[in-house]
Amino acid sequence: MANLVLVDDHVLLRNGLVELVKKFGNDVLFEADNGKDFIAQLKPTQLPDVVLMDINMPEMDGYDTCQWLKTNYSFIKVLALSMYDNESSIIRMIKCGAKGYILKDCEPNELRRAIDALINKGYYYTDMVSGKLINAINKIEEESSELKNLTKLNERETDFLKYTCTELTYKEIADKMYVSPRTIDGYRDALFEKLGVKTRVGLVVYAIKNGIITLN
Amino acid sequence: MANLVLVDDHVLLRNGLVELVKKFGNDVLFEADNGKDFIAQLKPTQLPDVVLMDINMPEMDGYDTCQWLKTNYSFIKVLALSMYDNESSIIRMIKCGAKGYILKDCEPNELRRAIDALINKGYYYTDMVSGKLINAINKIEEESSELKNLTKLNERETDFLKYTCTELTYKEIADKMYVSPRTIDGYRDALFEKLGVKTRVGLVVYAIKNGIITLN
DNA sequence: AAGCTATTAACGGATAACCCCAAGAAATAA
DNA sequence: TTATTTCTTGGGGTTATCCGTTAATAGCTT
Repeated sequence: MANLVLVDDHVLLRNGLVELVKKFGNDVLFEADNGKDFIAQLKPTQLPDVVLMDINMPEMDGYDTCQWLKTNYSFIKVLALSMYDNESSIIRMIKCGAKGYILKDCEPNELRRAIDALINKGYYYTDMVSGKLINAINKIEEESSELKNLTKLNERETDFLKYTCTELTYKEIADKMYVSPRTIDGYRDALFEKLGVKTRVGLVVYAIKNGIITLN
Repeated sequence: MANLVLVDDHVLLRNGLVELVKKFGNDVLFEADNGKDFIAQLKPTQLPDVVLMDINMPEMDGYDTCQWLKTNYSFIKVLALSMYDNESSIIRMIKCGAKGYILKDCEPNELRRAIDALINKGYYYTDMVSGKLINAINKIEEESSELKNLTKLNERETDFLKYTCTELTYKEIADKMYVSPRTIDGYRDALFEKLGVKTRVGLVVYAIKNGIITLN
Protein backbone atom coordinates (compact mmCIF):
# COMPACT_ATOMS: atom_id res chain seq x y z
CA MET A 1 0.00 0.00 0.00
CA ALA A 2 2.54 2.57 1.07
CA ASN A 3 6.24 2.96 1.64
CA LEU A 4 6.94 3.81 5.25
CA VAL A 5 9.85 4.77 7.44
CA LEU A 6 9.77 4.53 11.23
CA VAL A 7 11.74 6.89 13.42
CA ASP A 8 11.77 6.07 17.14
CA ASP A 9 14.51 5.47 19.68
CA HIS A 10 12.25 3.03 21.49
CA VAL A 11 13.48 -0.09 19.70
CA LEU A 12 11.01 -2.63 21.01
CA LEU A 13 8.03 -0.48 20.14
CA ARG A 14 9.53 0.39 16.77
CA ASN A 15 10.08 -3.25 15.90
CA GLY A 16 6.59 -4.08 16.90
CA LEU A 17 5.24 -1.28 14.77
CA VAL A 18 7.20 -2.57 11.81
CA GLU A 19 5.53 -5.96 12.09
CA LEU A 20 2.17 -4.34 12.55
CA VAL A 21 2.31 -2.01 9.55
CA LYS A 22 3.67 -4.78 7.39
CA LYS A 23 0.66 -6.83 8.37
CA PHE A 24 -1.47 -3.92 7.16
CA GLY A 25 0.18 -4.38 3.78
CA ASN A 26 2.74 -1.58 3.88
CA ASP A 27 6.43 -1.71 3.06
CA VAL A 28 9.03 -0.46 5.50
CA LEU A 29 11.98 1.08 3.68
CA PHE A 30 14.08 1.43 6.81
CA GLU A 31 14.03 2.31 10.51
CA ALA A 32 15.92 5.00 12.38
CA ASP A 33 16.79 5.70 16.02
CA ASN A 34 16.40 9.45 15.75
CA GLY A 35 16.26 12.38 13.35
CA LYS A 36 19.95 12.41 12.54
CA ASP A 37 19.97 8.71 11.86
CA PHE A 38 16.88 9.13 9.69
CA ILE A 39 18.41 11.87 7.55
CA ALA A 40 21.59 9.87 7.18
CA GLN A 41 19.69 6.85 5.92
CA LEU A 42 17.31 8.72 3.62
CA LYS A 43 18.05 8.02 -0.04
CA PRO A 44 16.70 10.60 -2.55
CA THR A 45 16.22 7.77 -5.03
CA GLN A 46 13.76 5.97 -2.78
CA LEU A 47 11.69 8.24 -0.61
CA PRO A 48 8.89 7.09 1.70
CA ASP A 49 5.26 8.17 1.39
CA VAL A 50 4.79 8.42 5.14
CA VAL A 51 7.14 8.72 8.10
CA LEU A 52 5.97 7.51 11.50
CA MET A 53 7.82 9.83 13.80
CA ASP A 54 8.34 9.81 17.55
CA ILE A 55 8.65 13.24 19.18
CA ASN A 56 11.05 12.84 22.07
CA MET A 57 14.28 11.37 20.81
CA PRO A 58 17.97 11.91 21.54
CA GLU A 59 20.29 13.68 19.09
CA MET A 60 17.53 15.20 16.97
CA ASP A 61 13.90 15.25 18.05
CA GLY A 62 10.67 14.90 16.13
CA TYR A 63 10.05 18.64 15.85
CA ASP A 64 13.35 19.39 14.18
CA THR A 65 13.17 16.34 11.95
CA CYS A 66 9.66 17.20 10.86
CA GLN A 67 10.73 20.77 10.16
CA TRP A 68 13.67 19.48 8.12
CA LEU A 69 11.34 17.30 6.06
CA LYS A 70 8.97 20.21 5.51
CA THR A 71 11.87 22.20 4.11
CA ASN A 72 13.56 19.49 2.06
CA TYR A 73 10.85 17.00 1.11
CA SER A 74 7.55 18.71 1.77
CA PHE A 75 5.62 15.97 -0.03
CA ILE A 76 6.61 13.34 2.52
CA LYS A 77 3.87 13.05 5.12
CA VAL A 78 4.69 12.82 8.78
CA LEU A 79 2.50 10.97 11.28
CA ALA A 80 3.53 12.06 14.76
CA LEU A 81 3.61 9.36 17.42
CA SER A 82 3.51 10.66 20.96
CA MET A 83 3.20 9.39 24.50
CA TYR A 84 1.17 12.39 25.57
CA ASP A 85 -1.65 14.48 24.21
CA ASN A 86 -0.56 17.79 25.65
CA GLU A 87 -1.61 20.78 23.68
CA SER A 88 1.76 22.39 23.12
CA SER A 89 3.28 19.23 21.64
CA ILE A 90 0.42 18.82 19.21
CA ILE A 91 0.44 22.45 18.12
CA ARG A 92 4.18 22.53 17.75
CA MET A 93 4.30 19.32 15.76
CA ILE A 94 1.59 20.56 13.43
CA LYS A 95 3.42 23.84 12.97
CA CYS A 96 6.42 21.76 11.98
CA GLY A 97 4.29 20.21 9.26
CA ALA A 98 3.00 16.94 10.70
CA LYS A 99 -0.09 15.69 8.89
CA GLY A 100 -1.35 13.57 11.75
CA TYR A 101 -0.87 13.01 15.46
CA ILE A 102 -1.68 9.81 17.31
CA LEU A 103 -0.90 8.49 20.77
CA LYS A 104 1.35 5.54 21.37
CA ASP A 105 -1.29 3.80 23.40
CA CYS A 106 -3.95 3.92 20.71
CA GLU A 107 -5.53 0.86 19.14
CA PRO A 108 -3.74 -0.77 16.19
CA ASN A 109 -6.78 -0.04 14.05
CA GLU A 110 -6.41 3.64 14.66
CA LEU A 111 -2.82 3.48 13.44
CA ARG A 112 -4.08 1.72 10.34
CA ARG A 113 -6.76 4.32 9.75
CA ALA A 114 -4.25 7.10 10.27
CA ILE A 115 -1.81 5.70 7.71
CA ASP A 116 -4.61 5.12 5.22
CA ALA A 117 -5.89 8.64 5.72
CA LEU A 118 -2.46 10.15 5.21
CA ILE A 119 -2.09 8.28 1.93
CA ASN A 120 -5.58 8.97 0.63
CA LYS A 121 -6.60 12.26 2.15
CA GLY A 122 -3.22 13.66 3.03
CA TYR A 123 -4.02 14.19 6.70
CA TYR A 124 -5.49 12.53 9.80
CA TYR A 125 -6.78 14.59 12.68
CA THR A 126 -8.70 12.98 15.50
CA ASP A 127 -11.30 14.81 17.54
CA MET A 128 -8.77 14.96 20.33
CA VAL A 129 -6.33 16.85 18.14
CA SER A 130 -9.02 19.12 16.68
CA GLY A 131 -10.23 19.87 20.18
CA LYS A 132 -6.81 20.94 21.34
CA LEU A 133 -6.41 23.07 18.27
CA ILE A 134 -9.67 24.91 18.86
CA ASN A 135 -8.64 25.38 22.44
CA ALA A 136 -5.32 26.83 21.39
CA ILE A 137 -6.89 29.16 18.83
CA ASN A 138 -9.07 30.63 21.53
CA LYS A 139 -6.04 31.24 23.67
CA ILE A 140 -4.21 32.90 20.81
CA GLU A 141 -7.20 35.18 20.25
CA GLU A 142 -7.18 36.48 23.76
CA GLU A 143 -3.53 37.05 24.42
CA SER A 144 -1.36 34.57 22.54
CA SER A 145 0.65 33.17 25.42
CA GLU A 146 0.43 29.92 23.55
CA LEU A 147 2.62 31.26 20.79
CA LYS A 148 5.46 31.85 23.18
CA ASN A 149 4.78 28.36 24.43
CA LEU A 150 5.94 27.10 21.07
CA THR A 151 9.11 29.11 21.22
CA LYS A 152 12.07 26.88 21.43
CA LEU A 153 13.88 27.29 24.72
CA ASN A 154 17.44 28.50 24.54
CA GLU A 155 20.32 26.50 25.91
CA ARG A 156 20.58 28.26 29.27
CA GLU A 157 16.88 27.81 29.87
CA THR A 158 17.04 24.16 28.94
CA ASP A 159 19.97 23.63 31.29
CA PHE A 160 18.12 25.46 34.03
CA LEU A 161 15.01 23.38 33.43
CA LYS A 162 17.00 20.21 33.91
CA TYR A 163 18.32 21.43 37.24
CA THR A 164 14.81 22.46 38.19
CA CYS A 165 13.80 18.80 38.10
CA THR A 166 16.38 17.96 40.76
CA GLU A 167 16.18 18.63 44.46
CA LEU A 168 18.69 21.47 44.24
CA THR A 169 17.54 24.87 45.46
CA TYR A 170 17.66 27.79 43.06
CA LYS A 171 20.69 29.11 44.91
CA GLU A 172 22.51 25.84 44.34
CA ILE A 173 21.47 25.86 40.70
CA ALA A 174 22.90 29.38 40.43
CA ASP A 175 26.25 28.07 41.68
CA LYS A 176 26.21 25.17 39.22
CA MET A 177 25.41 27.47 36.33
CA TYR A 178 27.91 30.14 37.39
CA VAL A 179 25.36 32.94 37.54
CA SER A 180 23.80 34.99 40.31
CA PRO A 181 20.63 33.77 42.06
CA ARG A 182 18.91 36.82 40.56
CA THR A 183 19.63 35.56 37.11
CA ILE A 184 18.04 32.29 38.06
CA ASP A 185 14.99 34.26 39.13
CA GLY A 186 14.98 35.65 35.63
CA TYR A 187 15.26 32.27 33.93
CA ARG A 188 12.48 30.94 36.10
CA ASP A 189 10.13 33.83 35.40
CA ALA A 190 10.83 33.66 31.68
CA LEU A 191 9.92 29.97 31.68
CA PHE A 192 6.79 30.60 33.76
CA GLU A 193 5.74 32.99 31.04
CA LYS A 194 6.73 30.85 28.07
CA LEU A 195 5.34 27.59 29.36
CA GLY A 196 2.25 28.98 30.99
CA VAL A 197 2.91 27.67 34.50
CA LYS A 198 3.10 29.36 37.87
CA THR A 199 5.31 27.19 40.09
CA ARG A 200 8.43 25.06 40.09
CA VAL A 201 6.23 21.96 40.11
CA GLY A 202 4.65 23.20 36.89
CA LEU A 203 8.07 23.48 35.32
CA VAL A 204 8.99 19.95 36.36
CA VAL A 205 5.84 18.42 34.95
CA TYR A 206 6.27 20.37 31.72
CA ALA A 207 9.88 19.29 31.38
CA ILE A 208 9.00 15.63 31.80
CA LYS A 209 6.01 15.73 29.49
CA ASN A 210 8.07 17.36 26.78
CA GLY A 211 11.09 15.14 27.09
CA ILE A 212 13.42 17.93 28.21
CA ILE A 213 14.68 15.62 30.87
CA THR A 214 15.17 11.90 30.54
CA LEU A 215 13.51 9.94 33.29
CA ASN A 216 16.10 7.31 34.13
CA MET B 1 9.14 -22.67 22.09
CA ALA B 2 7.06 -21.25 24.89
CA ASN B 3 3.53 -20.22 25.70
CA LEU B 4 3.36 -16.55 26.52
CA VAL B 5 0.87 -14.00 27.75
CA LEU B 6 1.37 -10.25 27.39
CA VAL B 7 -0.03 -7.80 29.89
CA ASP B 8 0.27 -4.13 28.97
CA ASP B 9 -2.19 -1.29 28.63
CA HIS B 10 -0.06 0.21 25.89
CA VAL B 11 -1.86 -1.47 23.00
CA LEU B 12 0.42 -0.51 20.14
CA LEU B 13 3.52 -1.70 21.95
CA ARG B 14 1.76 -4.85 23.09
CA ASN B 15 0.66 -5.68 19.57
CA GLY B 16 4.13 -5.15 18.31
CA LEU B 17 5.55 -7.39 20.99
CA VAL B 18 3.10 -10.10 20.02
CA GLU B 19 4.36 -10.08 16.45
CA LEU B 20 7.93 -10.00 17.65
CA VAL B 21 7.73 -12.92 20.07
CA LYS B 22 5.78 -14.93 17.53
CA LYS B 23 8.62 -14.36 15.11
CA PHE B 24 10.93 -15.78 17.80
CA GLY B 25 8.85 -18.94 17.64
CA ASN B 26 6.68 -18.48 20.70
CA ASP B 27 2.93 -18.87 21.06
CA VAL B 28 0.81 -16.11 22.52
CA LEU B 29 -2.12 -17.54 24.45
CA PHE B 30 -3.79 -14.17 24.96
CA GLU B 31 -3.20 -10.50 25.73
CA ALA B 32 -4.51 -8.36 28.56
CA ASP B 33 -4.84 -4.64 29.24
CA ASN B 34 -4.05 -4.88 32.93
CA GLY B 35 -3.82 -7.23 35.90
CA LYS B 36 -7.56 -7.59 36.39
CA ASP B 37 -8.12 -8.32 32.74
CA PHE B 38 -5.27 -10.85 32.86
CA ILE B 39 -6.69 -12.75 35.83
CA ALA B 40 -10.11 -12.76 34.23
CA GLN B 41 -8.76 -14.29 31.04
CA LEU B 42 -6.46 -16.83 32.67
CA LYS B 43 -7.69 -20.41 32.18
CA PRO B 44 -6.34 -23.00 34.65
CA THR B 45 -6.51 -25.55 31.86
CA GLN B 46 -4.04 -23.66 29.72
CA LEU B 47 -1.47 -21.72 31.65
CA PRO B 48 1.44 -19.77 30.12
CA ASP B 49 5.10 -20.49 30.77
CA VAL B 50 6.03 -16.85 30.84
CA VAL B 51 4.10 -13.62 31.32
CA LEU B 52 5.51 -10.40 29.88
CA MET B 53 4.23 -7.85 32.34
CA ASP B 54 4.17 -4.08 32.27
CA ILE B 55 4.46 -2.37 35.66
CA ASN B 56 2.40 0.79 35.45
CA MET B 57 -1.12 -0.11 34.44
CA PRO B 58 -4.60 1.09 35.38
CA GLU B 59 -6.96 -1.03 37.49
CA MET B 60 -4.30 -3.46 38.74
CA ASP B 61 -0.60 -2.82 38.31
CA GLY B 62 2.32 -5.12 37.65
CA TYR B 63 3.35 -5.41 41.28
CA ASP B 64 0.00 -6.67 42.48
CA THR B 65 -0.47 -8.94 39.51
CA CYS B 66 2.97 -10.45 39.97
CA GLN B 67 2.27 -10.94 43.66
CA TRP B 68 -1.01 -12.63 42.82
CA LEU B 69 0.76 -14.98 40.41
CA LYS B 70 3.38 -15.78 43.04
CA THR B 71 0.60 -16.78 45.41
CA ASN B 72 -1.62 -18.66 42.97
CA TYR B 73 0.63 -19.96 40.21
CA SER B 74 4.17 -19.69 41.49
CA PHE B 75 5.52 -21.75 38.60
CA ILE B 76 4.53 -19.15 36.02
CA LYS B 77 7.50 -16.91 35.33
CA VAL B 78 7.10 -13.16 35.09
CA LEU B 79 9.32 -10.98 32.92
CA ALA B 80 8.85 -7.39 34.02
CA LEU B 81 8.74 -4.78 31.26
CA SER B 82 9.42 -1.27 32.43
CA MET B 83 9.98 2.19 31.03
CA TYR B 84 12.49 3.09 33.73
CA ASP B 85 15.36 1.41 35.50
CA ASN B 86 14.85 3.04 38.86
CA GLU B 87 16.02 1.01 41.78
CA SER B 88 12.83 0.88 43.79
CA SER B 89 10.78 -0.46 40.89
CA ILE B 90 13.28 -3.22 40.22
CA ILE B 91 13.56 -4.23 43.86
CA ARG B 92 9.85 -4.17 44.40
CA MET B 93 9.10 -6.17 41.27
CA ILE B 94 11.65 -8.79 42.25
CA LYS B 95 10.20 -8.96 45.75
CA CYS B 96 6.86 -9.63 44.07
CA GLY B 97 8.43 -12.61 42.36
CA ALA B 98 9.50 -11.38 38.93
CA LYS B 99 12.17 -13.58 37.37
CA GLY B 100 13.50 -10.94 35.03
CA TYR B 101 13.38 -7.20 34.42
CA ILE B 102 14.01 -5.51 31.08
CA LEU B 103 13.48 -2.02 29.77
CA LYS B 104 10.97 -1.21 27.09
CA ASP B 105 13.61 0.47 24.98
CA CYS B 106 15.94 -2.53 24.87
CA GLU B 107 16.93 -4.32 21.68
CA PRO B 108 14.62 -7.06 20.39
CA ASN B 109 17.47 -9.53 20.81
CA GLU B 110 17.60 -8.83 24.49
CA LEU B 111 13.91 -9.61 24.78
CA ARG B 112 14.57 -12.86 22.97
CA ARG B 113 17.47 -13.74 25.27
CA ALA B 114 15.39 -12.87 28.30
CA ILE B 115 12.52 -15.14 27.28
CA ASP B 116 14.92 -17.97 26.46
CA ALA B 117 16.67 -17.55 29.79
CA LEU B 118 13.41 -17.63 31.70
CA ILE B 119 12.43 -20.85 29.99
CA ASN B 120 15.80 -22.56 30.30
CA LYS B 121 17.38 -21.12 33.42
CA GLY B 122 14.32 -19.81 35.16
CA TYR B 123 15.61 -16.27 35.48
CA TYR B 124 17.22 -13.39 33.56
CA TYR B 125 19.08 -10.65 35.35
CA THR B 126 21.10 -8.11 33.43
CA ASP B 127 24.13 -6.35 34.87
CA MET B 128 21.97 -3.27 35.24
CA VAL B 129 19.56 -5.14 37.48
CA SER B 130 22.33 -6.85 39.45
CA GLY B 131 24.01 -3.52 39.93
CA LYS B 132 20.91 -1.93 41.36
CA LEU B 133 20.42 -4.92 43.63
CA ILE B 134 23.92 -4.67 45.05
CA ASN B 135 23.38 -0.99 45.53
CA ALA B 136 20.16 -1.61 47.41
CA ILE B 137 21.71 -4.30 49.61
CA ASN B 138 24.33 -1.81 50.74
CA LYS B 139 21.65 0.65 51.64
CA ILE B 140 19.73 -1.96 53.59
CA GLU B 141 22.89 -2.75 55.55
CA GLU B 142 23.36 0.77 56.70
CA GLU B 143 19.85 1.84 57.62
CA SER B 144 17.27 0.17 55.43
CA SER B 145 15.41 3.21 54.24
CA GLU B 146 15.04 1.30 51.01
CA LEU B 147 12.73 -1.16 52.72
CA LYS B 148 10.31 1.57 53.57
CA ASN B 149 10.69 2.66 49.98
CA LEU B 150 9.01 -0.56 48.97
CA THR B 151 6.12 0.03 51.31
CA LYS B 152 2.97 0.49 49.38
CA LEU B 153 1.58 3.97 49.86
CA ASN B 154 -1.83 4.19 51.44
CA GLU B 155 -4.76 5.81 49.70
CA ARG B 156 -4.48 9.21 51.37
CA GLU B 157 -0.81 9.40 50.52
CA THR B 158 -1.46 8.44 46.93
CA ASP B 159 -4.16 11.08 46.65
CA PHE B 160 -1.86 13.63 48.20
CA LEU B 161 0.93 12.68 45.82
CA LYS B 162 -1.33 13.33 42.88
CA TYR B 163 -2.15 16.80 44.15
CA THR B 164 1.54 17.37 44.79
CA CYS B 165 2.13 17.13 41.05
CA THR B 166 -0.22 20.04 40.41
CA GLU B 167 0.42 23.71 40.98
CA LEU B 168 -1.79 23.79 44.06
CA THR B 169 -0.17 24.94 47.30
CA TYR B 170 -0.20 22.60 50.28
CA LYS B 171 -2.87 24.77 51.87
CA GLU B 172 -5.07 24.35 48.82
CA ILE B 173 -4.42 20.63 48.83
CA ALA B 174 -5.48 20.54 52.48
CA ASP B 175 -8.80 22.11 51.52
CA LYS B 176 -9.34 19.66 48.68
CA MET B 177 -8.61 16.71 50.96
CA TYR B 178 -10.67 18.08 53.86
CA VAL B 179 -7.81 17.95 56.36
CA SER B 180 -5.76 20.56 58.19
CA PRO B 181 -2.59 21.94 56.59
CA ARG B 182 -0.69 20.25 59.44
CA THR B 183 -1.92 16.91 58.31
CA ILE B 184 -0.61 17.71 54.87
CA ASP B 185 2.74 18.48 56.49
CA GLY B 186 2.55 15.00 57.95
CA TYR B 187 1.73 13.31 54.65
CA ARG B 188 4.53 15.16 52.99
CA ASP B 189 7.12 14.27 55.62
CA ALA B 190 6.03 10.64 55.63
CA LEU B 191 6.52 10.48 51.88
CA PHE B 192 9.89 12.23 52.11
CA GLU B 193 10.91 9.45 54.46
CA LYS B 194 9.38 6.57 52.52
CA LEU B 195 10.53 7.66 49.10
CA GLY B 196 13.93 8.97 50.11
CA VAL B 197 13.48 12.51 48.80
CA LYS B 198 13.81 15.90 50.41
CA THR B 199 11.64 18.30 48.42
CA ARG B 200 8.32 18.60 46.64
CA VAL B 201 10.17 18.35 43.33
CA GLY B 202 11.54 15.00 44.48
CA LEU B 203 8.00 13.81 45.16
CA VAL B 204 6.82 14.90 41.73
CA VAL B 205 9.63 13.12 39.90
CA TYR B 206 9.07 9.99 41.97
CA ALA B 207 5.34 10.04 41.28
CA ILE B 208 5.84 10.29 37.56
CA LYS B 209 8.57 7.66 37.39
CA ASN B 210 6.42 5.23 39.29
CA GLY B 211 3.22 5.86 37.42
CA ILE B 212 1.37 7.23 40.44
CA ILE B 213 0.14 9.99 38.22
CA THR B 214 -0.82 9.68 34.60
CA LEU B 215 0.88 12.24 32.42
CA ASN B 216 -1.89 13.29 30.08
C1' DA C 1 25.32 57.78 17.52
C1' DA C 2 20.92 56.84 19.21
C1' DG C 3 17.64 53.15 19.74
C1' DC C 4 16.36 48.32 20.42
C1' DT C 5 16.70 43.90 22.56
C1' DA C 6 18.67 40.13 25.18
C1' DT C 7 21.20 38.87 29.15
C1' DT C 8 22.57 39.33 33.66
C1' DA C 9 21.84 41.25 38.06
C1' DA C 10 19.99 43.63 42.30
C1' DC C 11 16.49 45.23 46.45
C1' DG C 12 12.72 44.19 49.22
C1' DG C 13 8.91 41.80 50.56
C1' DA C 14 5.04 38.37 50.62
C1' DT C 15 3.86 33.73 50.59
C1' DA C 16 4.95 28.82 50.45
C1' DA C 17 7.76 25.07 51.72
C1' DC C 18 10.24 22.73 55.09
C1' DC C 19 11.11 21.05 59.81
C1' DC C 20 11.32 20.21 65.03
C1' DC C 21 8.59 19.22 69.03
C1' DA C 22 4.41 17.63 71.02
C1' DA C 23 -0.13 15.48 71.80
C1' DG C 24 -4.94 13.72 71.40
C1' DA C 25 -7.75 10.08 69.02
C1' DA C 26 -8.48 5.89 66.81
C1' DA C 27 -7.30 1.55 65.13
C1' DT C 28 -4.52 -2.64 66.11
C1' DA C 29 -1.69 -5.81 68.57
C1' DA C 30 -0.25 -7.86 72.99
C1' DT D 1 -7.23 -4.27 79.23
C1' DT D 2 -2.96 -2.29 78.24
C1' DA D 3 0.36 -1.28 74.93
C1' DT D 4 1.68 0.10 70.41
C1' DT D 5 1.21 1.93 66.14
C1' DT D 6 -1.20 5.04 62.92
C1' DC D 7 -3.59 9.16 61.78
C1' DT D 8 -4.57 13.58 62.84
C1' DT D 9 -3.62 18.35 64.50
C1' DG D 10 -1.31 22.10 66.79
C1' DG D 11 2.68 26.04 67.87
C1' DG D 12 6.50 28.27 66.19
C1' DG D 13 10.42 29.08 63.34
C1' DT D 14 13.89 28.87 59.22
C1' DT D 15 14.66 28.66 54.54
C1' DA D 16 13.03 28.71 49.73
C1' DT D 17 10.06 30.31 46.34
C1' DC D 18 7.75 33.77 44.02
C1' DC D 19 7.13 38.54 42.27
C1' DG D 20 7.25 43.73 41.13
C1' DT D 21 10.49 47.00 39.98
C1' DT D 22 14.77 48.71 38.29
C1' DA D 23 19.27 48.84 35.83
C1' DA D 24 24.05 47.94 33.82
C1' DT D 25 26.22 45.64 29.95
C1' DA D 26 26.77 43.97 25.37
C1' DG D 27 25.31 43.09 20.61
C1' DC D 28 22.53 44.49 16.72
C1' DT D 29 19.76 47.70 13.94
C1' DT D 30 18.58 52.00 11.51
